[in-house]
Amino acid sequence: MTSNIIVVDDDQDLRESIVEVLIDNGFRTMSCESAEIALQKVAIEIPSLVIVDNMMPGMGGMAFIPLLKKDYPSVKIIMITAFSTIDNAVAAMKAGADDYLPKPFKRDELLVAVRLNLERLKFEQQIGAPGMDEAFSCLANEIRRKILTTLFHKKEMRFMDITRHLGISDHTKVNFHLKKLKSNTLVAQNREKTYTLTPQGEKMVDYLSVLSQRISD
Amino acid sequence: MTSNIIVVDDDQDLRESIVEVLIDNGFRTMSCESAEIALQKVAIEIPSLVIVDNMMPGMGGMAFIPLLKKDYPSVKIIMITAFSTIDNAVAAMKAGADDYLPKPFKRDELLVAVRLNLERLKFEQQIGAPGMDEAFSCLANEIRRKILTTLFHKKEMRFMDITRHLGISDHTKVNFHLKKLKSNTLVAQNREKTYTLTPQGEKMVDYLSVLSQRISD
DNA sequence: TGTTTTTGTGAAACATAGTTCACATATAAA
DNA sequence: TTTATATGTGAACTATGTTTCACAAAAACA
Repeated sequence: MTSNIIVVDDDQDLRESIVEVLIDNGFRTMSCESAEIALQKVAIEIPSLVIVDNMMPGMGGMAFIPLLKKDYPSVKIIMITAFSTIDNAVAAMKAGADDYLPKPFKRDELLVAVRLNLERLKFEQQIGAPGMDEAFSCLANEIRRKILTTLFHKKEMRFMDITRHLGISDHTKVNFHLKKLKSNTLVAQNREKTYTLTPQGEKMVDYLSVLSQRISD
Repeated sequence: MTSNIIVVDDDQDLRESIVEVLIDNGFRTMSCESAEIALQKVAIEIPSLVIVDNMMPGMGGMAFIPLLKKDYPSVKIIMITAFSTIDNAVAAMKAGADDYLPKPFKRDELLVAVRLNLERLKFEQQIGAPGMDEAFSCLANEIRRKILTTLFHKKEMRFMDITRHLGISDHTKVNFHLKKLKSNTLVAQNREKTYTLTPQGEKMVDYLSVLSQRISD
């Protein structure tokens, strides 16, 4: 899924020069001259980023942003304003813009803002991915974390050895958590019934060590 | 809590030279000449690491280890064996030793093994700490992760703005998760009712970015 | 002022996670 | 073979997390 950018500006010269810069830098880009048309276009293909001028005939950027965010809350919005005042910036952010570009701006300022906001989008999409739920809830249990670290040091262990190593009397409890780890493919069971970390499991322990080092700073 | 090491060996010369090396390197160290006495000593103060010779009059290391691990599963054990054979090493690890030091060993080999196993202990204690439970279970929910990342980018937001930004219709749902984030002190509420990340919350987003970058490699 | 929006609480319903127990099969040891 | 240990399953129970709904005080707005 490549990023798709829409430029909304009634000033044809500015609009075309922005599009040119973006396309030259490899961004898939469309444009239109009013907020009304933009709303129709986004319905056809949801963009990753919208660059919109504040001052336009008809619906201005300030009115456009809430409408857009309402239906597509993840879309990033950069607002272009005629003059750089604090009031302008505050108003833009308040309306729901993610970034703010006062005219006149340089080619590089545009590119920096575009790249930054696409990065943020990607980050938020990764974090928001439901796949992360499983990963975190799997780590949200002391016994499972201990099993992971234990298997990390002793490459290969039998069921009762793990149980005893953790000092847990009820082996079915350990079994329960081992099953979870297995179903999340962090731990696997060999032909000979011994348990080992999967490659993903090893990665998890690696993340854990990063986290615990950072948390205990 | 400084690390405490117990050296268990019937050979007085070897025992005292090990203790000397350890103390010279700043480790708090005790020693005794039999497994039986060692079991009494650990009951008084639980050590971080036990260095035990395999061949001793009375109870040998192989019998000693399961007894020790049963009551103190977290204690790290380095076993010293007379001859370096694969069978010896396998037997030691099978008995529950965490590391294996064949005689004769050099001063540096001893120190490397000691440091490595104390590092592992520290790591496992950090991972096993119940405090990590809260952190992970707090992250084990998509809405809470999204709130964190949202607040990370927009420094300060009001309640309904967060709700709308996430595209969630029922505001009480967002309220529920905000409360969890507040009680975990990842998010705080200003005088003016706006929500912001706490320093800990910022750290969390930082960990999240580390994790998501690594997971999506 | 009355009206709407914002911000919030608490109960009920529902969902998921975790523990414990009773039991069963397989494997190893005596 | 008998006995013990290792490994595992499923049901009942408990705890915790999440959603939904009805309602309400506070703040902003008209």
